[in-house]
Amino acid sequence: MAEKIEFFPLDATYKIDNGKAVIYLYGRTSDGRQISILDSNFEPYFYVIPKDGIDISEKLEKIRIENVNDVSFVAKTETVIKKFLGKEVFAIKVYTNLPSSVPVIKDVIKEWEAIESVHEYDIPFVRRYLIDKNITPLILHQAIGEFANQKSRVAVFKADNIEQVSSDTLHNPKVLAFDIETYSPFDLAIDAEKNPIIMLSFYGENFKKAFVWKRFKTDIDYIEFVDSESELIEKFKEVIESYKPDILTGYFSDGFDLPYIKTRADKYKIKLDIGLDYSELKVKSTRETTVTINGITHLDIFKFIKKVIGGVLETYSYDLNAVASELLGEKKHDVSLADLTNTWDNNHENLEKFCEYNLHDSLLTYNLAVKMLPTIIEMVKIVGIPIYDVNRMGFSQLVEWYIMKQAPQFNEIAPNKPSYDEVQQRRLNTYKGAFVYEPKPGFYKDIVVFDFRSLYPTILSSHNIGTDTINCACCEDIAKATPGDESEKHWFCAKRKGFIPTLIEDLISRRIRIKEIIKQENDEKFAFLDARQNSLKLLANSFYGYLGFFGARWYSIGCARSITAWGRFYIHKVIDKAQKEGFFVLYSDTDSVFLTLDGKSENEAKIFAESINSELPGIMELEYEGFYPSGIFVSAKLSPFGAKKKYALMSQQGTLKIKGFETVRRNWSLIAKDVQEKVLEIILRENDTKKALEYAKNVISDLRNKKIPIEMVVIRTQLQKDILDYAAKGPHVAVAQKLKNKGRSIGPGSIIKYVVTQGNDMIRNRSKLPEDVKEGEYDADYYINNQVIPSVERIFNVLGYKKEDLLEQKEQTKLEGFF
DNA sequence: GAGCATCGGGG
DNA sequence: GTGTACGATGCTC
Repeated sequence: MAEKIEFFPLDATYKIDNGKAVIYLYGRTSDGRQISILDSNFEPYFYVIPKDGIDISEKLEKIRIENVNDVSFVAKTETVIKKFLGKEVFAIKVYTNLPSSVPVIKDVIKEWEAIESVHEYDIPFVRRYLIDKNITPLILHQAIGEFANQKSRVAVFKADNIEQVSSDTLHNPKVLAFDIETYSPFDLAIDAEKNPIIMLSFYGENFKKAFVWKRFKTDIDYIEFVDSESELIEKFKEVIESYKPDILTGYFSDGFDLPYIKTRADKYKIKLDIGLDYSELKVKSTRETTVTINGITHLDIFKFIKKVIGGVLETYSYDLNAVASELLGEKKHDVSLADLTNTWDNNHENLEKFCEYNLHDSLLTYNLAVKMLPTIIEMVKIVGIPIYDVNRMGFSQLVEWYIMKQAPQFNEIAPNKPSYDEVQQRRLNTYKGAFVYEPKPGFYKDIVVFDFRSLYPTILSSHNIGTDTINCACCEDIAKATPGDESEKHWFCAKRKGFIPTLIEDLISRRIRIKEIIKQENDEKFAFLDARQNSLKLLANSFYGYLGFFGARWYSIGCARSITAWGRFYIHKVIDKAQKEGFFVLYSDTDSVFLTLDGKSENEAKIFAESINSELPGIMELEYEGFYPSGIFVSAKLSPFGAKKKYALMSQQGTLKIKGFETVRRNWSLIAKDVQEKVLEIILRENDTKKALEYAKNVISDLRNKKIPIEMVVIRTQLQKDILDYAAKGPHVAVAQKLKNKGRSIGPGSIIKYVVTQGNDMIRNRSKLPEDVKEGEYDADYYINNQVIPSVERIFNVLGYKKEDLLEQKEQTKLEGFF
């Protein structure tokens, strides 16, 4: 007897059962229970485009490849009329017995004489399924079928049919955040093989817990003692099993916490079988490690923040403290982690504050996840891919999968990913980027700022720029060519709308509709509507970069070039007109123009914008961004995918906005890190640039006068391979050799500490072990010019100071002697 | 200036 | 998993 259930899909995987692929969807039912839905009605396939439209189905159907353990064969074929880059093609849809047979068979046939090309052979089976069955994660679906008896932590339902039934969305998945602390001597590399996990904490809604395996006196009720590391790991499993989260989240948990837990669990032969199908947590280690749990979405919130919203954050670092400060207005607890090892060994009655610290990190992670969830959820709904994948995708991937999801509805076959050689070729294709009108560095008053609203997306749409409209045969004579001095001319079809322009127009108009609704909505709905319009904007803005990205399926250098060419054309138009009308143009970058009023009124500036708008095509629009009483400008740096802004504006409220400088890395000396931190603090908190400059100058003069202790000038670098394997010998390699000569065991992973001392030789020959360096022997000039100055130079540049201002010797006279 | 090496996040 | 990896920066040669 068939039953109906309603559920929100969260994640999906597939397994082979009796020689057939079965999709497992995991999610929540509409009444809040976890469930897994099985669907065995989907077959793997790919496309073949034969030469000259000759049907080779019969030949394809005979393919059968037998290996030791398995067999790959073509199950059936269908002939179809599809489109490829806008052109109609005759294609054969080749079904195989298993998903894994697709690449095997594709490799066999790709060189066949009768085949023009092979397509869509590398689409992960689950994604293919979600696209073809039109299943969007997190949206309410109905399944028809029956419950099955199968080993699982949750109910299992075998579906004959699954369909979306409404636009209801799972807005409040159950989130559980966690964090570990490990035993780690602070001047050695983190080593999961050697050092145990000593603390573990969880934070969820109405739930907090901190586990630790040494006892001490405490009144804190969320602290729970266990007796060993292995018991701690068992607690990790127990909490997850009983809390039943939809989402398990950590901060850099892909790269640290979960791989660490896995390594330790392996040591004790503990199975981390927390998957809803009792499968083990899986660590996949390639360039970027990822960790998967069947049925539980593992969200590494650090990765999402860095990849997707990093661009709009002010922070110069993505560590938890900086990110939580900016997004939540809350910091990490101020305890010294370097002290934890010692406290653990010798002082364990004082561990309480570390447990609080540990729990607080889970809390911050939880709050970050909850804060980001609306944006993540909307991105998932737009792109049509589960949270787990969206979490790990960059913008080009998000755009690509958005296009992939739409392609079947336009009957389009996807182009293939470029081969290695093709990528190398494409990397050489550079093109002119945005126009930048360099400002004269300095201080200005009465600034007004104009912005083209979504410049590149609106150009793409208004000029019908796409892979299927570029240089069409039908419009060569009538279409208007791209302006500028391009080596090659491009035009775009004037008769029919392109595939990509249609997609982007859809994104833009959906966003406009939502912004209209937001104006009338209450606060409750505001949060996710705002997240939605923001996700739409992020995605639309990424199309231009995608078209010029060397790894893109729908790569088109001509489209990318045309977009920037039109961008330069329009911004020039604004600049020329502004100058004609008597405004002073002080700075322009990509899509924005900064003018000074030069005696004119703010209203005249607004009227100017209106006159520009009356001449713009399609949905293009110049917006009046705002008025600033004062500001400082520095030159902007260009990159192929857009310009990096570098300026500071003082708003009418007196707040300072600094953009475009980066910070020092871990392998810098403490003095360099220290001075940057202090300078930023003084500028941002006290708004006192003179004081910041004085501070930096004091540090420089202390360096000159050899007042800085050796430990402040130690540089630490990790050895990546054996000393002999280095072709280029950096200072740390030279010092590592010295250590080895002293009989120390040095190898890959060792952290090499060194100090650069005075002399004229190459840096590596002047690099010594800190223990061999006498007080004051360090090379003051090196630390001033290569460490301190670079770490603060950009900051001061933005504020109008020069390197020389920093190097200027301090005046001798101070009146303090008189008092 | 090309080419190689390292970092990030986490403790 | 029918896949795949980045982008910026410093030092040597």
